[in-house]
Amino acid sequence: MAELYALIDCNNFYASCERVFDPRLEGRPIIVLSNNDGCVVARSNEAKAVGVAMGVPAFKIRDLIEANDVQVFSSNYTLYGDMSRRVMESLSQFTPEVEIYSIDEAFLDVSGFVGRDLTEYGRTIRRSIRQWTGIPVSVGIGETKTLAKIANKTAKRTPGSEGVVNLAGSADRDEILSQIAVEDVWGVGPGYTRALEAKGIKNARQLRDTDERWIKKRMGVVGLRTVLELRGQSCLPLELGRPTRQGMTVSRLFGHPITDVEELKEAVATYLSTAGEKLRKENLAVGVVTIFLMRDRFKEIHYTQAATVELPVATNDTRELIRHGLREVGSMFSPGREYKKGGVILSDLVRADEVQGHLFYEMDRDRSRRLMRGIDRVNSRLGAETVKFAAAGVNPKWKVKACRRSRRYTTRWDELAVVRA
DNA sequence: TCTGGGGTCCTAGGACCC
DNA sequence: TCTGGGGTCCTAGGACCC
Repeated sequence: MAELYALIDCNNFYASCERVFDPRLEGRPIIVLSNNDGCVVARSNEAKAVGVAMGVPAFKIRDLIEANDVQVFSSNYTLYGDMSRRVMESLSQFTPEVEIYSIDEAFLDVSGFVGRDLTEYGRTIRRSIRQWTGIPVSVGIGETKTLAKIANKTAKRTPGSEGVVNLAGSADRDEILSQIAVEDVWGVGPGYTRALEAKGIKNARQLRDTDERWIKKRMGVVGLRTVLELRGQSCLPLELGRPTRQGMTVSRLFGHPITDVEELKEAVATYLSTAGEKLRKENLAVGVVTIFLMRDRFKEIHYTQAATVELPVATNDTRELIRHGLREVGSMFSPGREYKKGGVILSDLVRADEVQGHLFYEMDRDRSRRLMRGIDRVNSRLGAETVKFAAAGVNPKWKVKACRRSRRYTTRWDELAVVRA
């Protein structure tokens, strides 16, 4: 049976989430900023229209914001995560074959719908998601994931498409591929774009028709897969069920540069607490912990330091993570230096219930498990950080900036939307 | 003053083994 | 004079994704 994929992609997801709970934002330019209110990570169509570029630092577009009355939001990942869950649950009403690809995208296997009017089916999905969650989505359909991606992009930029494009068996296929710049093809980043353009390959159609051997040599098997996918040969199957993760990172820019070792330790202890919570939520334990500290990367050449600890026994106990992590912070810190960012990388993850014990390592595993579970329960009921470790500091000064965060409408009782009738 | 965060996969090269 | 040919594992770096 011929394969067919549909890619459902939320339009301007973060900006759309903000709009769901504040209808006054309808029709107005909105942008959402990254952590620490640094760069633009999402824009409504109106914001794109007035010339806000993706990824620009907020301070560089102050005038643009002012002149166009752009509504600015700090990112509110609690809200976006919950809205994402609602969209994905809604999609699973249509078919169980759903691969959640990212916070705002999902691939559906629609091979079984051959013969039906897929464009019409796409419109039904689109209407339903809008009605059930308030989020506008676009739908792209093709014989491979890469083609579905292109169809989706085409749907977004073609007003007449009503948000759905089906490339499978489309007579306009070559024309549509010619309209997609090579850098917009899924799997082609800045590095490959440079190489391809130097060879005169500028759009998806030309890339599709490029000699396989050249591609293999220049872009490896990954590039080759992309080309085959453009030709309609599916190389990337739907991935159902989440793969076991390889590692975990928690890192943040500090709200201001840190020069004091105690503050630095508080920050790292906080990141370790977050990491511990994530580990326990996924029933994982960690064997290797890396702590890294960064100074100003725009001013210094050697701006990063890192230290790695191998734990005697894999753990997810926040106390242990903090104890090992802070020792490394202490030995890396040099007085007089300004630190701008820090983080923790956990690798060698194993399932928590399959941890290999250590003969000479005395620690009451059961007691640890009960304590951590207690802390997690309190925090999930009464709000994050209701119970926290003293090492993480009380009311820390280094916390990230988020001056314009909207309410966490769907996950906090004290931040519900208010409706006046 | 102000520049995000969290991932995955592939490749090349070296060490080591038989 | 001569000095194989695989495997495997690890690591660093580079490419990409959202």
